[in-house]
Amino acid sequence: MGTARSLSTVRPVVNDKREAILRAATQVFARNGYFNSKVADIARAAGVADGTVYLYFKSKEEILHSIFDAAMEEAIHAGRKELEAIDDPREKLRRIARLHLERLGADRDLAVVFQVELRGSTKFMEEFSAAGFFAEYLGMIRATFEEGQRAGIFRRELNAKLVAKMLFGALDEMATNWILSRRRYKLVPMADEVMDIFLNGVSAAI
Amino acid sequence: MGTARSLSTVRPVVNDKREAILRAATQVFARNGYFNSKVADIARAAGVADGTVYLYFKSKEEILHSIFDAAMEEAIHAGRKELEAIDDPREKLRRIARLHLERLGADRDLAVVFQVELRGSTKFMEEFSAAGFFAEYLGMIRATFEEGQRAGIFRRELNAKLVAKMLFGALDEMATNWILSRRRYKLVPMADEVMDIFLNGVSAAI
DNA sequence: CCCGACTGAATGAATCCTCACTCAGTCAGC
DNA sequence: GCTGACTGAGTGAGGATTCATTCAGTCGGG
Repeated sequence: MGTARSLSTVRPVVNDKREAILRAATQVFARNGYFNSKVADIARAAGVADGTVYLYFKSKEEILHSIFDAAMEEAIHAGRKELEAIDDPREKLRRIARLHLERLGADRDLAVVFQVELRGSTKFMEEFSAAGFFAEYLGMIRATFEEGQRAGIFRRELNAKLVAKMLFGALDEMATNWILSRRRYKLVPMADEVMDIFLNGVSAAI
Repeated sequence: MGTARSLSTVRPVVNDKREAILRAATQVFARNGYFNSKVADIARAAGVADGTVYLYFKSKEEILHSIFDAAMEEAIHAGRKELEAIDDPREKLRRIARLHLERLGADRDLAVVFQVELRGSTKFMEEFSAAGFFAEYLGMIRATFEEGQRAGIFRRELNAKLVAKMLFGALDEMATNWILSRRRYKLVPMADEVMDIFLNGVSAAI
Protein backbone atom coordinates (compact mmCIF):
# COMPACT_ATOMS: atom_id res chain seq x y z
CA MET A 1 0.00 0.00 0.00
CA GLY A 2 0.97 3.55 0.23
CA THR A 3 3.17 5.91 -1.61
CA ALA A 4 4.62 3.52 -4.08
CA ARG A 5 6.55 5.39 -6.67
CA SER A 6 6.17 3.16 -9.65
CA LEU A 7 9.67 3.82 -10.86
CA SER A 8 11.06 1.79 -8.05
CA THR A 9 8.31 -0.76 -7.75
CA VAL A 10 8.88 -2.30 -11.14
CA ARG A 11 12.33 -3.38 -10.09
CA PRO A 12 12.42 -3.17 -6.31
CA VAL A 13 16.10 -2.48 -6.69
CA VAL A 14 16.37 -6.20 -7.35
CA ASN A 15 18.16 -6.54 -4.05
CA ASP A 16 15.28 -6.04 -1.69
CA LYS A 17 14.23 -9.64 -1.28
CA ARG A 18 17.59 -11.09 -2.04
CA GLU A 19 19.23 -8.97 0.59
CA ALA A 20 16.55 -9.82 3.10
CA ILE A 21 17.05 -13.51 2.48
CA LEU A 22 20.80 -13.23 2.83
CA ARG A 23 20.51 -11.32 6.04
CA ALA A 24 17.96 -13.73 7.42
CA ALA A 25 20.07 -16.70 6.42
CA THR A 26 23.12 -15.26 8.16
CA GLN A 27 21.12 -14.98 11.32
CA VAL A 28 19.56 -18.42 11.07
CA PHE A 29 22.83 -20.13 10.18
CA ALA A 30 24.55 -18.36 13.04
CA ARG A 31 21.95 -19.49 15.53
CA ASN A 32 21.38 -23.08 14.45
CA GLY A 33 24.29 -24.00 12.28
CA TYR A 34 24.10 -24.57 8.57
CA PHE A 35 23.02 -28.18 8.63
CA ASN A 36 20.42 -27.69 11.30
CA SER A 37 18.86 -24.73 9.56
CA LYS A 38 15.77 -25.34 7.50
CA VAL A 39 15.17 -23.37 4.37
CA ALA A 40 11.73 -22.78 5.84
CA ASP A 41 13.34 -21.04 8.83
CA ILE A 42 15.24 -18.74 6.56
CA ALA A 43 12.13 -17.96 4.60
CA ARG A 44 10.17 -17.18 7.73
CA ALA A 45 12.93 -14.98 9.11
CA ALA A 46 13.06 -13.12 5.83
CA GLY A 47 9.30 -12.68 5.78
CA VAL A 48 8.97 -14.61 2.59
CA ALA A 49 7.49 -17.89 1.40
CA ASP A 50 9.58 -21.02 1.11
CA GLY A 51 9.39 -21.02 -2.64
CA THR A 52 10.53 -17.44 -2.93
CA VAL A 53 13.95 -18.39 -1.66
CA TYR A 54 14.36 -20.46 -4.80
CA LEU A 55 13.60 -17.51 -7.02
CA TYR A 56 16.81 -15.95 -5.77
CA PHE A 57 19.04 -18.89 -4.95
CA LYS A 58 19.53 -22.23 -6.62
CA SER A 59 19.91 -24.11 -3.38
CA LYS A 60 20.54 -23.83 0.30
CA GLU A 61 24.22 -24.23 -0.32
CA GLU A 62 24.27 -21.34 -2.74
CA ILE A 63 22.97 -19.13 0.02
CA LEU A 64 25.96 -19.98 2.18
CA HIS A 65 28.32 -19.32 -0.69
CA SER A 66 26.67 -16.01 -1.42
CA ILE A 67 27.04 -14.87 2.17
CA PHE A 68 30.72 -15.64 2.03
CA ASP A 69 31.36 -14.16 -1.38
CA ALA A 70 29.56 -10.92 -0.71
CA ALA A 71 31.23 -10.29 2.63
CA MET A 72 34.66 -11.29 1.44
CA GLU A 73 34.53 -9.29 -1.74
CA GLU A 74 33.55 -6.20 0.14
CA ALA A 75 36.14 -6.70 2.85
CA ILE A 76 39.03 -7.19 0.47
CA HIS A 77 37.96 -4.29 -1.66
CA ALA A 78 37.62 -1.96 1.30
CA GLY A 79 40.87 -3.27 2.72
CA ARG A 80 42.92 -2.65 -0.38
CA LYS A 81 41.69 0.86 -0.58
CA GLU A 82 42.56 1.67 3.01
CA LEU A 83 46.02 0.24 2.64
CA GLU A 84 46.91 2.27 -0.41
CA ALA A 85 47.22 5.31 1.77
CA ILE A 86 49.83 3.75 4.02
CA ASP A 87 53.52 3.29 3.37
CA ASP A 88 55.14 1.77 6.41
CA PRO A 89 54.74 -2.03 6.28
CA ARG A 90 54.42 -2.14 10.05
CA GLU A 91 51.57 0.30 9.92
CA LYS A 92 49.99 -1.59 7.07
CA LEU A 93 49.98 -4.81 9.02
CA ARG A 94 48.53 -3.04 12.02
CA ARG A 95 45.78 -1.71 9.86
CA ILE A 96 45.06 -5.12 8.39
CA ALA A 97 44.75 -6.59 11.84
CA ARG A 98 42.42 -3.86 12.98
CA LEU A 99 40.26 -4.12 9.88
CA HIS A 100 40.09 -7.86 10.30
CA LEU A 101 38.74 -7.65 13.82
CA GLU A 102 36.60 -4.60 13.15
CA ARG A 103 34.71 -6.34 10.39
CA LEU A 104 34.07 -9.45 12.39
CA GLY A 105 33.34 -7.51 15.53
CA ALA A 106 30.75 -5.41 13.79
CA ASP A 107 28.37 -8.23 12.94
CA ARG A 108 28.31 -11.13 15.32
CA ASP A 109 26.07 -13.28 13.17
CA LEU A 110 28.27 -12.85 10.16
CA ALA A 111 31.25 -13.57 12.34
CA VAL A 112 29.73 -16.81 13.51
CA VAL A 113 29.10 -17.90 9.95
CA PHE A 114 32.68 -17.05 9.04
CA GLN A 115 34.39 -18.52 12.05
CA VAL A 116 32.26 -21.56 12.59
CA GLU A 117 29.83 -22.51 9.87
CA LEU A 118 32.12 -22.03 6.93
CA ARG A 119 34.70 -24.32 8.51
CA GLY A 120 32.33 -27.22 8.77
CA SER A 121 33.29 -29.08 5.67
CA THR A 122 36.51 -29.90 3.98
CA LYS A 123 34.73 -29.51 0.71
CA PHE A 124 33.88 -25.93 1.37
CA MET A 125 37.18 -25.18 2.99
CA GLU A 126 38.99 -26.46 -0.03
CA GLU A 127 36.73 -24.65 -2.42
CA PHE A 128 37.02 -21.35 -0.73
CA SER A 129 40.62 -21.77 0.07
CA ALA A 130 41.40 -22.75 -3.49
CA ALA A 131 38.88 -20.39 -5.00
CA GLY A 132 41.22 -17.76 -3.85
CA PHE A 133 39.63 -15.27 -1.57
CA PHE A 134 41.42 -16.74 1.35
CA ALA A 135 44.63 -17.23 -0.54
CA GLU A 136 44.35 -13.68 -1.71
CA TYR A 137 44.04 -12.44 1.83
CA LEU A 138 46.99 -14.45 3.03
CA GLY A 139 48.92 -13.24 0.00
CA MET A 140 48.20 -9.67 0.94
CA ILE A 141 49.67 -10.14 4.39
CA ARG A 142 52.61 -11.96 2.97
CA ALA A 143 53.37 -9.33 0.35
CA THR A 144 53.28 -6.62 2.96
CA PHE A 145 55.63 -8.57 5.13
CA GLU A 146 58.05 -9.14 2.27
CA GLU A 147 57.98 -5.47 1.54
CA GLY A 148 59.11 -4.91 5.09
CA GLN A 149 61.81 -7.53 4.74
CA ARG A 150 63.20 -5.83 1.68
CA ALA A 151 63.21 -2.56 3.56
CA GLY A 152 65.21 -4.19 6.32
CA ILE A 153 62.44 -3.65 8.86
CA PHE A 154 61.67 -7.32 9.33
CA ARG A 155 64.04 -10.20 9.85
CA ARG A 156 65.05 -11.45 6.44
CA GLU A 157 65.56 -15.04 7.40
CA LEU A 158 61.91 -15.59 8.22
CA ASN A 159 59.65 -17.52 5.90
CA ALA A 160 57.10 -14.95 4.80
CA LYS A 161 54.38 -17.43 4.08
CA LEU A 162 54.65 -18.97 7.48
CA VAL A 163 54.65 -15.55 9.06
CA ALA A 164 51.48 -14.64 7.21
CA LYS A 165 49.75 -17.81 8.33
CA MET A 166 50.86 -17.19 11.85
CA LEU A 167 49.42 -13.71 11.97
CA PHE A 168 46.23 -14.83 10.35
CA GLY A 169 45.91 -17.70 12.78
CA ALA A 170 46.36 -15.42 15.75
CA LEU A 171 43.68 -13.02 14.58
CA ASP A 172 41.40 -15.84 13.60
CA GLU A 173 41.64 -17.31 17.06
CA MET A 174 40.83 -13.98 18.68
CA ALA A 175 37.69 -13.85 16.60
CA THR A 176 36.65 -17.44 17.25
CA ASN A 177 37.20 -17.11 20.94
CA TRP A 178 35.27 -13.90 21.05
CA ILE A 179 32.29 -15.57 19.42
CA LEU A 180 32.26 -18.53 21.71
CA SER A 181 32.80 -16.53 24.82
CA ARG A 182 29.86 -15.67 26.96
CA ARG A 183 31.57 -12.60 28.33
CA ARG A 184 31.11 -9.62 26.11
CA TYR A 185 34.35 -7.85 25.60
CA LYS A 186 35.64 -5.66 22.78
CA LEU A 187 37.28 -7.51 19.95
CA VAL A 188 39.02 -4.68 18.16
CA PRO A 189 41.53 -3.62 20.83
CA MET A 190 43.01 -7.08 20.75
CA ALA A 191 44.38 -6.31 17.33
CA ASP A 192 46.90 -3.93 18.82
CA GLU A 193 47.94 -6.33 21.54
CA VAL A 194 48.48 -9.06 19.00
CA MET A 195 50.43 -6.75 16.76
CA ASP A 196 52.64 -5.63 19.58
CA ILE A 197 53.80 -9.17 20.18
CA PHE A 198 53.89 -10.06 16.52
CA LEU A 199 55.89 -7.06 15.38
CA ASN A 200 58.22 -7.44 18.29
CA GLY A 201 58.76 -11.01 17.19
CA VAL A 202 59.48 -10.38 13.54
CA SER A 203 61.30 -7.07 13.60
CA ALA A 204 64.97 -6.92 12.78
CA ALA A 205 67.35 -5.81 15.47
CA ILE A 206 68.04 -2.12 15.15
CA MET B 1 22.43 -58.87 35.53
CA GLY B 2 24.90 -56.49 37.03
CA THR B 3 26.55 -59.00 39.31
CA ALA B 4 29.93 -58.16 40.66
CA ARG B 5 31.76 -60.55 38.43
CA SER B 6 31.12 -58.80 35.15
CA LEU B 7 33.41 -55.84 35.55
CA SER B 8 34.77 -56.18 32.06
CA THR B 9 32.23 -58.38 30.32
CA VAL B 10 29.64 -55.73 29.66
CA ARG B 11 31.78 -54.95 26.65
CA PRO B 12 33.97 -57.58 25.05
CA VAL B 13 37.28 -57.53 26.81
CA VAL B 14 39.35 -56.31 23.93
CA ASN B 15 37.04 -53.93 22.21
CA ASP B 16 37.90 -54.74 18.65
CA LYS B 17 34.66 -53.64 17.13
CA ARG B 18 34.41 -50.39 19.00
CA GLU B 19 37.91 -49.40 17.99
CA ALA B 20 37.28 -50.42 14.42
CA ILE B 21 34.15 -48.31 14.29
CA LEU B 22 35.95 -45.29 15.73
CA ARG B 23 38.78 -45.63 13.29
CA ALA B 24 36.40 -46.09 10.39
CA ALA B 25 34.31 -43.13 11.47
CA THR B 26 37.37 -40.90 11.67
CA GLN B 27 38.19 -41.81 8.11
CA VAL B 28 34.68 -41.39 6.81
CA PHE B 29 34.12 -38.08 8.59
CA ALA B 30 37.43 -36.81 7.33
CA ARG B 31 36.58 -37.66 3.74
CA ASN B 32 32.96 -36.58 3.56
CA GLY B 33 32.34 -34.34 6.48
CA TYR B 34 30.23 -35.24 9.47
CA PHE B 35 26.88 -34.27 8.06
CA ASN B 36 27.43 -35.91 4.72
CA SER B 37 28.56 -39.16 6.27
CA LYS B 38 26.01 -41.91 6.55
CA VAL B 39 26.11 -44.30 9.45
CA ALA B 40 25.92 -47.00 6.82
CA ASP B 41 29.21 -45.74 5.36
CA ILE B 42 30.87 -45.99 8.71
CA ALA B 43 29.53 -49.49 9.24
CA ARG B 44 30.75 -50.62 5.85
CA ALA B 45 34.19 -49.09 6.40
CA ALA B 46 34.40 -50.86 9.73
CA GLY B 47 33.32 -54.16 8.20
CA VAL B 48 30.28 -54.31 10.39
CA ALA B 49 26.51 -54.16 9.99
CA ASP B 50 24.58 -50.93 10.47
CA GLY B 51 22.94 -52.20 13.60
CA THR B 52 26.22 -53.12 15.20
CA VAL B 53 27.22 -49.51 15.35
CA TYR B 54 24.34 -48.98 17.74
CA LEU B 55 25.55 -51.69 20.04
CA TYR B 56 28.57 -49.53 20.77
CA PHE B 57 27.31 -45.99 20.32
CA LYS B 58 24.03 -44.35 21.17
CA SER B 59 23.99 -42.17 18.11
CA LYS B 60 26.00 -40.80 15.25
CA GLU B 61 26.80 -37.76 17.31
CA GLU B 62 28.16 -39.85 20.11
CA ILE B 63 30.66 -41.29 17.70
CA LEU B 64 31.99 -37.84 16.94
CA HIS B 65 32.21 -37.01 20.61
CA SER B 66 34.01 -40.24 21.33
CA ILE B 67 36.60 -39.54 18.67
CA PHE B 68 37.25 -36.18 20.20
CA ASP B 69 37.27 -37.32 23.79
CA ALA B 70 39.56 -40.24 23.23
CA ALA B 71 42.11 -38.28 21.25
CA MET B 72 42.02 -35.28 23.53
CA GLU B 73 42.27 -37.24 26.73
CA GLU B 74 45.27 -39.10 25.49
CA ALA B 75 46.96 -36.00 24.17
CA ILE B 76 46.56 -34.01 27.35
CA HIS B 77 47.67 -36.91 29.46
CA ALA B 78 50.75 -37.57 27.38
CA GLY B 79 51.43 -33.86 27.23
CA ARG B 80 51.36 -33.30 30.96
CA LYS B 81 53.72 -36.15 31.52
CA GLU B 82 56.24 -34.88 28.99
CA LEU B 83 56.17 -31.42 30.47
CA GLU B 84 56.81 -32.51 34.02
CA ALA B 85 60.38 -33.18 33.07
CA ILE B 86 61.03 -29.67 31.85
CA ASP B 87 61.71 -26.58 33.90
CA ASP B 88 62.39 -23.69 31.60
CA PRO B 89 59.05 -22.13 30.57
CA ARG B 90 60.49 -21.36 27.15
CA GLU B 91 61.40 -24.96 26.64
CA LYS B 92 58.02 -26.05 27.92
CA LEU B 93 56.22 -23.94 25.38
CA ARG B 94 58.46 -25.22 22.63
CA ARG B 95 57.61 -28.73 23.64
CA ILE B 96 53.89 -27.98 23.70
CA ALA B 97 54.07 -26.58 20.20
CA ARG B 98 55.95 -29.57 18.92
CA LEU B 99 53.61 -32.02 20.58
CA HIS B 100 50.64 -30.17 19.16
CA LEU B 101 51.85 -30.45 15.60
CA GLU B 102 53.29 -33.92 16.03
CA ARG B 103 49.96 -35.34 17.14
CA LEU B 104 48.03 -33.74 14.32
CA GLY B 105 50.73 -34.48 11.80
CA ALA B 106 50.74 -38.14 12.69
CA ASP B 107 47.18 -38.89 11.64
CA ARG B 108 45.80 -36.84 8.83
CA ASP B 109 42.26 -38.14 9.15
CA LEU B 110 42.14 -37.37 12.82
CA ALA B 111 43.59 -33.98 12.08
CA VAL B 112 40.86 -33.26 9.57
CA VAL B 113 38.21 -34.18 12.09
CA PHE B 114 39.82 -31.92 14.65
CA GLN B 115 40.54 -28.98 12.43
CA VAL B 116 37.49 -29.05 10.26
CA GLU B 117 34.63 -31.26 11.32
CA LEU B 118 34.60 -30.40 14.98
CA ARG B 119 34.36 -26.72 14.13
CA GLY B 120 31.23 -27.13 12.09
CA SER B 121 28.68 -26.22 14.66
CA THR B 122 28.46 -23.60 17.30
CA LYS B 123 26.71 -26.10 19.46
CA PHE B 124 29.60 -28.45 19.43
CA MET B 125 32.17 -25.71 19.66
CA GLU B 126 30.50 -24.35 22.73
CA GLU B 127 30.13 -27.76 24.27
CA PHE B 128 33.66 -28.77 23.76
CA SER B 129 34.99 -25.38 24.51
CA ALA B 130 32.96 -25.16 27.69
CA ALA B 131 33.25 -28.83 28.53
CA GLY B 132 36.77 -27.95 29.24
CA PHE B 133 39.25 -29.88 27.22
CA PHE B 134 39.94 -26.89 25.11
CA ALA B 135 39.87 -24.51 28.04
CA GLU B 136 42.20 -26.86 29.83
CA TYR B 137 44.64 -26.81 26.98
CA LEU B 138 44.60 -23.05 26.71
CA GLY B 139 44.97 -22.88 30.47
CA MET B 140 48.05 -25.03 30.31
CA ILE B 141 49.71 -22.70 27.83
CA ARG B 142 48.67 -19.73 29.87
CA ALA B 143 49.97 -21.13 33.16
CA THR B 144 53.30 -21.90 31.57
CA PHE B 145 53.51 -18.41 30.22
CA GLU B 146 52.67 -16.86 33.57
CA GLU B 147 55.36 -18.97 35.15
CA GLY B 148 57.78 -17.38 32.73
CA GLN B 149 56.46 -13.94 33.52
CA ARG B 150 57.03 -14.48 37.21
CA ALA B 151 60.54 -15.63 36.45
CA GLY B 152 61.14 -12.44 34.52
CA ILE B 153 61.68 -14.31 31.29
CA PHE B 154 58.59 -12.97 29.57
CA ARG B 155 57.32 -9.42 29.40
CA ARG B 156 55.20 -8.86 32.47
CA GLU B 157 52.86 -6.35 30.90
CA LEU B 158 51.42 -8.88 28.48
CA ASN B 159 47.98 -10.36 28.97
CA ALA B 160 48.67 -14.05 29.49
CA LYS B 161 45.31 -15.20 28.27
CA LEU B 162 45.65 -13.31 25.03
CA VAL B 163 49.13 -14.62 24.58
CA ALA B 164 47.91 -18.18 25.03
CA LYS B 165 45.17 -17.71 22.47
CA MET B 166 47.63 -16.18 20.08
CA LEU B 167 50.00 -19.10 20.27
CA PHE B 168 47.21 -21.58 19.98
CA GLY B 169 45.79 -19.73 16.99
CA ALA B 170 49.12 -19.73 15.24
CA LEU B 171 49.61 -23.46 15.71
CA ASP B 172 46.02 -24.16 14.80
CA GLU B 173 46.41 -22.32 11.56
CA MET B 174 49.56 -24.24 10.67
CA ALA B 175 47.59 -27.43 11.12
CA THR B 176 44.54 -26.31 9.19
CA ASN B 177 46.63 -25.03 6.33
CA TRP B 178 48.59 -28.23 6.23
CA ILE B 179 45.42 -30.26 5.91
CA LEU B 180 43.97 -28.19 3.15
CA SER B 181 47.16 -27.93 1.23
CA ARG B 182 47.71 -30.22 -1.67
CA ARG B 183 51.45 -30.02 -1.31
CA ARG B 184 52.77 -32.50 1.18
CA TYR B 185 55.19 -30.88 3.51
CA LYS B 186 56.24 -31.65 7.06
CA LEU B 187 54.13 -30.11 9.72
CA VAL B 188 56.30 -30.58 12.78
CA PRO B 189 59.24 -28.36 11.84
CA MET B 190 56.91 -25.41 11.65
CA ALA B 191 56.55 -25.57 15.40
CA ASP B 192 60.10 -24.30 15.83
CA GLU B 193 59.70 -21.52 13.33
CA VAL B 194 56.54 -20.38 15.03
CA MET B 195 58.18 -20.53 18.43
CA ASP B 196 61.14 -18.55 17.24
CA ILE B 197 58.91 -15.65 16.32
CA PHE B 198 56.63 -16.08 19.26
CA LEU B 199 59.33 -16.26 21.91
CA ASN B 200 61.14 -13.39 20.33
CA GLY B 201 57.92 -11.42 20.58
CA VAL B 202 57.11 -12.12 24.19
CA SER B 203 60.53 -12.29 25.81
CA ALA B 204 61.62 -9.57 28.15
CA ALA B 205 64.59 -7.48 27.16
CA ILE B 206 67.73 -8.85 28.68
C1' DC C 1 -10.59 7.55 -16.44
C1' DC C 2 -12.01 2.75 -16.71
C1' DC C 3 -11.91 -1.98 -18.24
C1' DG C 4 -10.16 -6.39 -19.40
C1' DA C 5 -6.19 -8.96 -20.82
C1' DC C 6 -1.89 -10.01 -19.41
C1' DT C 7 2.45 -10.70 -16.65
C1' DG C 8 5.38 -12.76 -13.49
C1' DA C 9 6.57 -12.47 -8.60
C1' DA C 10 5.17 -14.78 -4.72
C1' DT C 11 3.03 -18.50 -2.34
C1' DG C 12 2.88 -22.83 0.45
C1' DA C 13 0.93 -27.47 0.24
C1' DA C 14 2.45 -31.60 -1.75
C1' DT C 15 6.14 -34.46 -3.31
C1' DC C 16 9.71 -37.37 -2.82
C1' DC C 17 14.12 -38.73 -1.34
C1' DT C 18 17.40 -39.54 2.11
C1' DC C 19 19.01 -41.50 6.27
C1' DA C 20 19.29 -42.45 11.38
C1' DC C 21 17.72 -45.77 13.94
C1' DT C 22 15.00 -50.31 15.12
C1' DC C 23 14.08 -55.06 15.73
C1' DA C 24 12.92 -59.77 14.31
C1' DG C 25 15.88 -63.05 13.22
C1' DT C 26 20.42 -65.76 12.44
C1' DC C 27 24.38 -67.90 14.03
C1' DA C 28 28.52 -69.38 16.79
C1' DG C 29 30.13 -70.94 20.92
C1' DC C 30 29.37 -73.28 25.09
C1' DG D 1 19.24 -75.52 23.19
C1' DC D 2 20.60 -71.19 25.20
C1' DT D 3 22.78 -66.91 25.21
C1' DG D 4 23.94 -62.83 23.36
C1' DA D 5 26.64 -60.67 19.66
C1' DC D 6 25.63 -59.54 15.29
C1' DT D 7 22.89 -58.67 11.03
C1' DG D 8 20.52 -55.80 7.51
C1' DA D 9 15.94 -54.94 5.56
C1' DG D 10 12.54 -51.92 6.87
C1' DT D 11 10.37 -47.74 8.85
C1' DG D 12 9.22 -43.16 9.72
C1' DA D 13 10.50 -38.55 10.21
C1' DG D 14 12.40 -34.77 8.42
C1' DG D 15 13.24 -31.37 5.21
C1' DA D 16 14.88 -29.68 0.45
C1' DT D 17 12.75 -28.63 -3.57
C1' DT D 18 8.81 -28.11 -6.87
C1' DC D 19 4.86 -26.27 -9.21
C1' DA D 20 -0.10 -25.22 -9.80
C1' DT D 21 -2.29 -21.37 -8.36
C1' DT D 22 -3.13 -16.59 -6.82
C1' DC D 23 -3.23 -11.80 -7.36
C1' DA D 24 -1.14 -7.05 -7.42
C1' DG D 25 0.24 -4.36 -10.65
C1' DT D 26 0.79 -2.73 -15.74
C1' DC D 27 -0.85 -1.33 -20.05
C1' DG D 28 -3.34 -0.45 -24.35
C1' DG D 29 -7.65 0.85 -26.18
C1' DG D 30 -11.96 2.95 -25.82
